[in-house]
Amino acid sequence: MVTLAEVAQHAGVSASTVSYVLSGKRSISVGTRQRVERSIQELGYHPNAGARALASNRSNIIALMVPLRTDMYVPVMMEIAIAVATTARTHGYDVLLLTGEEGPDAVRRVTGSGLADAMILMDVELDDERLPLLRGTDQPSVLIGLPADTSGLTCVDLDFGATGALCAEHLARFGHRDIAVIGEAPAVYERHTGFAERTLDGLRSRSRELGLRMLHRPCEGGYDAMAVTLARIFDERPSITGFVVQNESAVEPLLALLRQQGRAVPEDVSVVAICPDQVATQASLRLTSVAIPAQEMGRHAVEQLVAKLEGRGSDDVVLIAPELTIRASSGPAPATS
Amino acid sequence: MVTLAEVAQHAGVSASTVSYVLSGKRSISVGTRQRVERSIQELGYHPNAGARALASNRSNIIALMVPLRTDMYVPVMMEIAIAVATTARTHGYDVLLLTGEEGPDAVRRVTGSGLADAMILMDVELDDERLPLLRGTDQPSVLIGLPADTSGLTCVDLDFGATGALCAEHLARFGHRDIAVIGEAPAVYERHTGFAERTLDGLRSRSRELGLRMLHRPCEGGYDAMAVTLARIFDERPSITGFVVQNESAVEPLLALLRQQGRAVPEDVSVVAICPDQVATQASLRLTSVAIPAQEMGRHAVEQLVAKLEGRGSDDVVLIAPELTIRASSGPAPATS
DNA sequence: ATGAAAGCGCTAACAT
DNA sequence: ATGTTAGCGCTTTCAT
Repeated sequence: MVTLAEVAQHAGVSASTVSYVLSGKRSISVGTRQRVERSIQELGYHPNAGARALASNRSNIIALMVPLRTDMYVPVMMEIAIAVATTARTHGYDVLLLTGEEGPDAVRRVTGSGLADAMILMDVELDDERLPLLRGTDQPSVLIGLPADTSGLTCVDLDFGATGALCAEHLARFGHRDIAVIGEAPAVYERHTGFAERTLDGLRSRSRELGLRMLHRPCEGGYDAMAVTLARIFDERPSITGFVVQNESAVEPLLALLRQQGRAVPEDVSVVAICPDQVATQASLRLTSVAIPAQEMGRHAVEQLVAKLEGRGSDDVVLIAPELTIRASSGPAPATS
Repeated sequence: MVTLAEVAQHAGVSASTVSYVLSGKRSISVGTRQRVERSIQELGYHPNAGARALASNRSNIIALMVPLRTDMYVPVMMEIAIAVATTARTHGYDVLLLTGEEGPDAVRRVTGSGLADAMILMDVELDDERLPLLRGTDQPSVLIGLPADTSGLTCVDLDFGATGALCAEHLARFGHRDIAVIGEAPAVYERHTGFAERTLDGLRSRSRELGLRMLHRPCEGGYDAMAVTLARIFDERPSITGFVVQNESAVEPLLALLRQQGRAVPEDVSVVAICPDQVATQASLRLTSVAIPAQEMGRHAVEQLVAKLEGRGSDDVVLIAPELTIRASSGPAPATS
């Protein structure tokens, strides 16, 4: 293993000079710098991570805690994780992958050992048990998702309230007066992850303002559950002409069932989905949708964190503005019979 | 920050004693051990990762390199990653998440800096440019996937050859004589990831042995591509009664199209999928399938790696035996008209 | 069964 | 603009 000292000797300078060439924290004459850089090249030197961490008290590692459960929005999580990893690299950080499994202990372990300089938590619950720990430490952190109490925390999330409002507006603008919201599985609401409720709030209040009638039904994914839910919806409100779906695994079943019932999309019924663009564009019908901006969320989270690590941070809630893309699944409400 | 020295002082022993209590590399009297453990508890001590890595020359970190492209088998990748992370933890290791983006440089960086003790590479290509580096270093590594030349490497993968054979056998046993294989997107074959070809080889050779006629067509995901492909297949071989699908995003379109054409599954046509169980059980029809054992692959990879790290390793190729689960999408071939 | 002490490779004062 | 040096917190000989 090549050490700093060996590079220094090879270049005919002192160890600290090599260190300063690497860190740029001191001005170095051009000649010296070049000789050092050449030696680094020739010897194939890589700074030892452990030694660096010990001496500088910084590991240049960001911990990313992903939920253990892989039942929801998996591609989104993966996309966020990858965005976090690539963005972190552009700032000189590596990413440590922690699963939710260890729970709060993982936070203690990572914080206490100096393994990571900072952490990003995904899938934060409204009253997450890890939050007190985060507040109690001076280790910077960013949450992806919004807990009930955000005081003293930095959070990044899609503005789900605005997302709901946007969906209602879109359908209202097309003349729909009566809409149904197909939500996440009941378990998601019970888990109090927050985003589902916030979407609903946005939908409700804007619907009220626009004079829309709205019905909400949670729904497990899959065909059978969707069939039951849909039947109930049309039973209760035959006049419904617009759907908002916030459940990846209900999207395709919904489309199939509508087709099967002879309801044409978008002529008879309009559908707006809240899902990743990939799902919206690969469905059997190109869906009008509000995208879940996974990459952007990951990127923002890292950038907030790096800002904090460099002392220019702020305790802030960053809500990403939703964007609705009109595709083939929504159109004017049918003329009232 | 609490240090080893502080714990030692608090417990009234020397630093080395505390270290040995922690590592268990020396026998300690019960009394001393208890006092030390108590001090550790009371002070909330966590060993400093950097110092430990520097002194012991081991970071207790495993690097996991995931492919950057998120277009294929994303949930599988995520599941593998999570299985790797949780299994690693049970052996005392943490996981560093690297994206394929950095390419071979990442291997150099991690190896050179001692950031990780070992690495796992996912989505290995037949002639992967990272392989020479791995062979040239003494850092243990395990590949998930099978390159063309496995000499000197440890690999873990599903036995895709046997998987193909199993699918052919299953359909033959049900009396099918004429089958079609709907494969991955052409790009996957061009990328030479290997698994697709190996599946095909297994299908072909067992089909020959069993007297099955077989047709293979690569297929992009989505409805439109599937519609074109399916039409061509039935044009060329109207007598086909069995399908093998190895493309997550073609599964649902295939089922929808068959339904639409009035071909009942499994009465008229049987379908066998090669996909994660989750996909097979959540499709519009519960699919007979060979599972992609993501968790098992992740777990195996880590266990191979840990074995190597502890000096009881072997340069081996571990092929996981495929398992076919019969569900509702396959049955006896229809009587010949 | 326990202690003392020498590093591990680097950073960052403190010098000049 | 560069060199000298004292740690960072731990592991691990070498002693006893």
